[in-house]
Amino acid sequence: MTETVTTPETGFDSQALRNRVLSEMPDEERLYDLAELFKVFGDTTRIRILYVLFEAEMCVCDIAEILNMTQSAISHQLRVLKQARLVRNRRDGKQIYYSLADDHVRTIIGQGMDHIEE
Amino acid sequence: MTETVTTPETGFDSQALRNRVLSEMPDEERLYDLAELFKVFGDTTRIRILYVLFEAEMCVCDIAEILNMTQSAISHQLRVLKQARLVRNRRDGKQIYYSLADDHVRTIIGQGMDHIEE
DNA sequence: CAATTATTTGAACATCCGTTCATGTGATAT
DNA sequence: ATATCACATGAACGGATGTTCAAATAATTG
Repeated sequence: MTETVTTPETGFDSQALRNRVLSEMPDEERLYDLAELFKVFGDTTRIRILYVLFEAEMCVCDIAEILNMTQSAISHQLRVLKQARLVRNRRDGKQIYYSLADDHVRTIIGQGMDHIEE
Repeated sequence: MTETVTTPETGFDSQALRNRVLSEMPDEERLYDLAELFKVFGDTTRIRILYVLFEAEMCVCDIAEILNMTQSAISHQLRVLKQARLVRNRRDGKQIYYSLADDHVRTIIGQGMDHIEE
């Protein structure tokens, strides 16, 4: 029933290794949340929006105009970014201004850039 | 035709801001590659595989058994991870051993974890 | 050689995702 | 209140994605 894990590293059965792997594995909920977070970064439109917000707080229509996309499309994606707590917003009259939520965004995108450029 | 970008920050039209945003924006190819990289992290199976490889180099059948999934499913995902240059492999007889390609993987996943845990 | 084990591959299937379009909501101004 | 502007939302469409299944490749063993 329980098969052995055979690594050349040890040379003999290592149920211990398998246990260590499983004990270091985050629980189901964290794995799900982590994957959901990275999914948010996995779209060029959302990354573009984040790059815009790197420079300045901005309202939806300005982002849409800069990226040459419809307000609706931008609004849909801002909702995704907000749910992932990557951006915040505040209302000022008719307009709603979006900005980066924290610096994890820059760090994560920066690390990603490092990887693809090496 | 060219609308003005209206930020409260400046108080007046800022074509300069728009130009700065667009000049800081990575080119199309990098944006695409970056999004593709994060897509790879955006799946619990692939993240699970990476966590397994955090502990030790391992062959396909062992990963499959530890994660309780079919070899085929794992193999398909390993191919995605390899294309993204997140894992390497080497053959040893019938088995093919996979390992992490570099430390960007740990850093990126670590930053993601930091974000969801705050 | 044939048989077995480890892995890869391609097609098929269901599901998920991003944009568009139409509509709804909220704030301002006349 | 009516009109307009800024934004959000829901349905719908096409395209991408992960797993399964069956079949192919590759290396070892008898």
